[in-house]
Parts: sequence; C-alpha cells; structure tokens
Amino acid sequence: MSKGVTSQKDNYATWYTDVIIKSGLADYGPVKGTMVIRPYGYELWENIKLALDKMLKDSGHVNAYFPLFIPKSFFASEAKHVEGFAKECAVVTHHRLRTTDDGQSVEVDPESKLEEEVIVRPTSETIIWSMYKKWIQSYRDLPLLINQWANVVRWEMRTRLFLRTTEFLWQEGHTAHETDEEAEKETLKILEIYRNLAEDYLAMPVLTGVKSDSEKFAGAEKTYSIEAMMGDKKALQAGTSHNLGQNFAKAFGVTFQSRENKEDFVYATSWGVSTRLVGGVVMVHGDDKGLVLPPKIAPIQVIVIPIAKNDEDKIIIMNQINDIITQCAEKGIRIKVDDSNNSPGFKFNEWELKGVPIRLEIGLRDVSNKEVVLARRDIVDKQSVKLNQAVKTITNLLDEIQKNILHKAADFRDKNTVCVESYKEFKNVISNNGGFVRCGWDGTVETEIAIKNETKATIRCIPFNSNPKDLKCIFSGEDAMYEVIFAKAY
RNA sequence: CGGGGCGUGGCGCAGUCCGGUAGCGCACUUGGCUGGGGGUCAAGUGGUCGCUGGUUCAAAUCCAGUCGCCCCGACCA
Repeated sequence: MSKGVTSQKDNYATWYTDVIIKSGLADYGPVKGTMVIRPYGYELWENIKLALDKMLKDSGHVNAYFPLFIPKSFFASEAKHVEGFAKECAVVTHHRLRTTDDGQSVEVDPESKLEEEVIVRPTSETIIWSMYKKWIQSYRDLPLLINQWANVVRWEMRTRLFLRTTEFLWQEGHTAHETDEEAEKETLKILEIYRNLAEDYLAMPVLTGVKSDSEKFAGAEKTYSIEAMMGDKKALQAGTSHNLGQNFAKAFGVTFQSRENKEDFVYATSWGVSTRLVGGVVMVHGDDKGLVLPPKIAPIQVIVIPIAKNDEDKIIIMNQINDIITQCAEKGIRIKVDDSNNSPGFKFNEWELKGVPIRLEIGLRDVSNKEVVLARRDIVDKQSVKLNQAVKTITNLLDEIQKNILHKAADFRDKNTVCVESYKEFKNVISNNGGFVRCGWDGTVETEIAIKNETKATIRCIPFNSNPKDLKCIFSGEDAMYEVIFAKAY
C-alpha cells in the first residue's frame, strides 16, 4: 500500500479521494464542489479528448463554441427539459460589485441588477437550438453535426472529485436531421464511438444499452448509455447518447422544408462524455498502490529512474540511456527521466502512485551488462533486457499492458455479473456481493421505484444483447417486458 | 435539507476536559554521507490557533454567535 493512501478494502471512497489528491490529478477548489484539475490530470483528460475529438471529426462532426450564458427565458421553452435541470442551475442576477461602506470588503451592487437573469449553462441544448432555428431552413442544411468542448455548471448537493463536480468539462454534441431514422442512426453511431473510446483507449469495458424511461435524459425520446463497473462493483454511467426526436425542434420552432417540399420539424440528437471518465479510469484500474493508467492515455508511459551513486555515475548512465530515450521519443512514446535527488525506493513508489505503465531502471550494474530493467505497473513483474532490445520490448509491453488491464477489468465485471430468478436472491446479491444483476423486469415504473427504494439498485440499462423471452419480472412475477441490468450506481 | 466529523506553520495532527512561554511528524531550505523498494546526520525557515464578540490580570483552551470544509443519506452525468 502506498504511504498516505487508504486501502480500497478499508474505505473505497477515501481510497479514491486519496489517490486523486496524492497522485496530483486534481485538488479541491476554494468554492464548495469545485475542483482544480492539475497538470497531470489535465494531460490525462487532454489525451482522452484528443482521441475522441479525432473520432468525432472522422465521422463528420465539427467543433463550435456557444456562450456560457443562457437567457432565463429559454428555460421556459421546453418544460420537460427544464424540469430536469432547474433545481441545479447557477443564476447570474447582477453584473457589478462595489466596496462596502467600511471599505473592508466588496458586496453586490444592487444598482447592477440584470433586466433578465442569465443562467450558467447546465447543458447547451436550449442555446444551441435557438441558433439552429436561424441556421436551418431546408433539408439542404441538414444534417447539422456540431460538437462543443466546454465547461458546464450543475449545482449538485453532493460532489465528488471528477465524478460529480459543480463545474465540469465535457463535450456535447448536438445534431439535427431530416428523419427519425437518421437521428436514431446518429445516436447509435455515437454510442459506438463512446464504446470504442472506453474500451480501446481507457481499457474500460462497457455495457451498451438503452435507459429505462425514468433514467433517460430530460427531454429525450430515448437515451442510450455506456455503463462500466468500478472496482467496488458499483456502476458508472460513462457516457450518454440521446435521441431527442422532435422535442427540441418543437420547443424552439425549428422547421425545415423537406425534399417533398413540406414543412417539418427537424429531428435531433445530443450526446456527451465528461471529465467523469477520468474518475472511471481511476476506479476501474487503480489499486492500493495508486493509479494504473492505460498506456494509450497515460501522460507519461515510461519513467526512467537512473540509479547513480554520484554525478560521474549519472553521466555514464545517462550516456547509456540517451539513445533509448531518443528512439522512444521518435516513436511517439511518452518517456521521462526522473533525475531528482530522491532515493530510488521513493521514486518507485511515487511513480507507481502516479500509475505510469512502465518503469525503466538503470544503474551501473546494468550499464556493464548492457541491460536495462523494465518493471510494469499492471502486474508484479521486473525483467532485464538488453539495450538493443529495449525500445522494442517497451513498445510491446505498452501494448500488452493496455490489453491486459482491459481483460482484467472485463473479467472482474463478468465475475461480478449474475443472473437471478428470485427477488430474494436479487436482494442478497445486491446487498452482499454487489455488482451487476441481470434479470427480468415487467417494464413498469412502479417496479423500478419499489426496487430502488428497497435496495438502492437502479436499472442501469436494457442491454442490446438482452432477451426477455421466458423471463419473469424479478419483482412482480409478471412476464418480463425486458431483460435488464440492475446495480448500485455512482 | 437531515445525520456525523473537523477547522492550530504547506500537509497530517497533539494541546482544549482542568485558562498561564504554541508543540510533534511529514514536507521545505543549506550542507555532508548515501543511492537496486518510501536513506541518514547536522543546522535552519515557517503559525494574528477559521472569524466576530464576551468572560478574565491572562483565552488555542471557557461562553455566545457566525463562516467554512469533509463524510454518510435524499438528488444527479
């Protein structure tokens, strides 16, 4: 266990916070619920962002930026959508401060009260659709495929680093289409991109499926999500893709002239993933030593630790290793030397805490053997390799680690996913082992709520590969309408 | 908003019950010896004890108020 990090077994929530703070991913901001994403955490986010941005652009989407502030009046436009966010909106009411009479502090200048209050976006559907109304007239203007990288604010009661902060970073895509089919296709295409991002880059296996009505996005016809299992067996909704139907078009009066020369409301989608993904990476792969970062997104993939008794040794060692560092850098491997004055043992622990996939140790012993030592973070393993094999081995190892942690996470999830046939069994699994429970559901909200109230478990999704045939509802005993995944969730 | 905990050098804490010189560990600075799993010795730097008011000769400590944070719940990505 790493010094100062609570073990997962003792308290998972505290472990999570400890790891994030001590590894330097993030820190608490001065305003309750806010978070400073520190350089190490931000680079991790940037790497995720870079991968996703490319996939979105490759599939025909373009980036744009819409304002942070939304007129309050926009929120009256779409009742259902507003209902979902009204309780957690930050509202700007004034635009000026003044010095207090005693000259000691500042206060809001009542003279500066705004005519119309302004909402800090909790999501951008309303402002984007107000603009789409201006931009869309004909089917020739469609599809409109815009993505935005932005910050949003949701004034949550309880927050947790990365998983739920008052302000967070995300991307939100907002698309407009001619037909329902096209919108549905887009919604699913994005879900598939999210699945790729999670599995291929974050090494985070996910279930894909559709949300139950009560869990779907405010104002959506259908919400699809990717759901991952964390190290404590709870579920994390890691990304959502919504088919909004014509709801927003109707709310904002966005019509277009169709190919048949008829006026119709456009069909919409919206979708997003956020810095929450970073929290997911921490919880899916992390252990008591700290982070375990997937090589593809790790800010540092190889950390070099020279073990030298004095400055002369250090020079000899660096001469030996410089070539490898250059070759790695040329191949795009993110490699860094820790030549600080800390002891080797300290560095080992430090970089394990930070989750660097490969550690390269080199001392005089290795220099004379023309070797380096490679240690991997995902398993306990150290090997000596010849200098001329080092770059190749590192390349292979990075690949292997990426695969291994994905498999490990998938195994863990599968081991903790069970099918149950009685409610007694259901409750037993949820309260004792935890994890995902696969079972029949009669499709009623009443059942969903009753189960949630009694067990805290919610329907994570109706998986694409599910089949309700011959299943009974776990709660009511009626014929099942869906086969679903239940779990306690973040 | 309910329950719990906590505010004392950068971080973690002791001291508060029973008022009397503000302390410990880590970190930090300088130098020496070290270096293959969180090294070591020496010398240093750093604090209006969350804030406001009260009691007192005297308040980190007692009293009243207030602000803030963390954890657990309800709500949520």
